Amino acid sequence: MATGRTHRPATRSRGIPEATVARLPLYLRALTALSERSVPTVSSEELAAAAGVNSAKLRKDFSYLGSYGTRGVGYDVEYLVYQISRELGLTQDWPVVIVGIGNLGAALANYGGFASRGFRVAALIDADPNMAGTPVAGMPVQHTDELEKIIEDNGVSIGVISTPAGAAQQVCDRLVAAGITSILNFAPTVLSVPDGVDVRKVDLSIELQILAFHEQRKAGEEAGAEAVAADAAAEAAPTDAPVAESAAEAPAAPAVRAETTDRKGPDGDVPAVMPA
Amino acid sequence: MATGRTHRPATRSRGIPEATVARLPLYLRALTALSERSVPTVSSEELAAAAGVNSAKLRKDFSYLGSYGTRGVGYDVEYLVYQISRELGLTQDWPVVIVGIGNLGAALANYGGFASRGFRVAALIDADPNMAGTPVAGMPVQHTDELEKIIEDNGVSIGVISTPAGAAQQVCDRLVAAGITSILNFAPTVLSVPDGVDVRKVDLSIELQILAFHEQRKAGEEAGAEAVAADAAAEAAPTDAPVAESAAEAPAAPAVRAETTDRKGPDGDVPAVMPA
DNA sequence: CGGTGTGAAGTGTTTCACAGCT
DNA sequence: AGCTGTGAAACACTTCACACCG
Repeated sequence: MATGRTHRPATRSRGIPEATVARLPLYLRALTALSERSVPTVSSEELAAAAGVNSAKLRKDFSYLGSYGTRGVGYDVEYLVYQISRELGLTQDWPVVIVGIGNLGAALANYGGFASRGFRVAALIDADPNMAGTPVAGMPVQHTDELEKIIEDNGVSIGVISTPAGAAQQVCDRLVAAGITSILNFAPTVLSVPDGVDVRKVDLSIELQILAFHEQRKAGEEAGAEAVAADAAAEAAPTDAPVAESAAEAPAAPAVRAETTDRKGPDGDVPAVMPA
Repeated sequence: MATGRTHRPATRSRGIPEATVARLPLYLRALTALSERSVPTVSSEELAAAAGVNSAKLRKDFSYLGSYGTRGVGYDVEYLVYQISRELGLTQDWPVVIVGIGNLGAALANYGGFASRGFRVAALIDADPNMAGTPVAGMPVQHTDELEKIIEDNGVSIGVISTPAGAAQQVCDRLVAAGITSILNFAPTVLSVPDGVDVRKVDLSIELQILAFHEQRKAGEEAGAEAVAADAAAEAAPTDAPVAESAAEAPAAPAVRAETTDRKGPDGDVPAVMPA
């Protein structure tokens, strides 16, 4: 999942678990689809299947919102759509600004899923003076200089950062100073923000790395190869085994360390920078 | 966080908790930055700050990988970079295909963070025949017809789906049939895949909805307005209150339901479709 | 009956706090 | 003296299983 951080520590939002909140949009999407097909009611079983979760979890999730179902029947689709929308705050209109209009920023600006759920792109902002005025998704890109004014004039409280990593913290600081209290960060950096500001992070390369981890495990599972050897070595050291080893066929000799480990080879790397 | 699903149910990959795996890329990025600045060692405290987590968590995470630190000193940066890379499977090269070269697909193709960490974009694939041959990120787009051949020829096991929602399941089926076992899905749909195939989902609009939820809570917290009223109403119906109500200033009359709730207004909506 | 709503049990994750190594 | 590594406690989330109700 895209990883979140910096939510308010304690004070969990009036009883609804964070994990549940993260699933509400999923239910909402499934319900909207049913609603379009004019399905009047769904059982937890059916809806759970459509949302890709199990039904007990779904029922428990809904129980935090109230008793919105009918025993023996199921849930009224339209009614639930409304209740979840309200709970998520989607019955009101949220203006958002997107800062950093590179490939990704443009993709976001064009993304239909925003406009369709109570989010309105109030402005596209970029630091490149040459982009100013260029229309993206039918909207002129504005220069960073205008940032504070735009936010104030439109009462924006949610900002999306899709700048290169190097610019992200600086942009973030300006957004926060201008009054933004929720940030969706696509730049591969850890943002530091004052208390009271929410940051959620979406990191494309992290997701791939997690997949690679599992992929590697699959490969080593039945095929008899290096991966298996590594597994076995690690297995043999359950708790407090001698420090190094389990490094299997590592390039550096078992106990060496403190240099070598040549990896980093293929290219120059760097903490990765976003499109532009 | 981008949301994950469909990991293998039990059989958690040889002891390393999923939550830990999800943080390893974060540590890796912080370590890479230190490595570039030629910092030789870090304490858990420093590294944790750089990665945006707390130090106890970081130490516990590392303890699942083995004892790679030195008491009284800290961790050797290069050595840790290597160990984490190896654990994540990044010491090998992972060819990936990106299917759906719209705005988002193009952003992904251009994203430096992939190439820099063991991922190699093997092909860009799109269903639009007019795109075939067009270079994106210095690489010609290929037609969907070639999908199976490309995957086989390159031994690709990871696929990225950035097509519109409507096409995603179909593309997914073909990828899986062609031998792909890990999928990163950007389309706003639940994909169903056979056992043994991993799917991770990144959903832009879901992240915004989660932010909106918290944003709404903040607004209702001290300011005395409609948000507060809604909260109070909900509060008054702790467990088994009469079905409808707590709808506060809802558009539909309290007990009505089964239609109305006009929301869905602003635009035509629809389960949202990706850029293109 | 059929399906929701929910205590209670189970599982996973985070945090604490300190023993033990360098 | 300082910092890691880790049991144990606290907390969060999921799953079970069944009472209850329409």
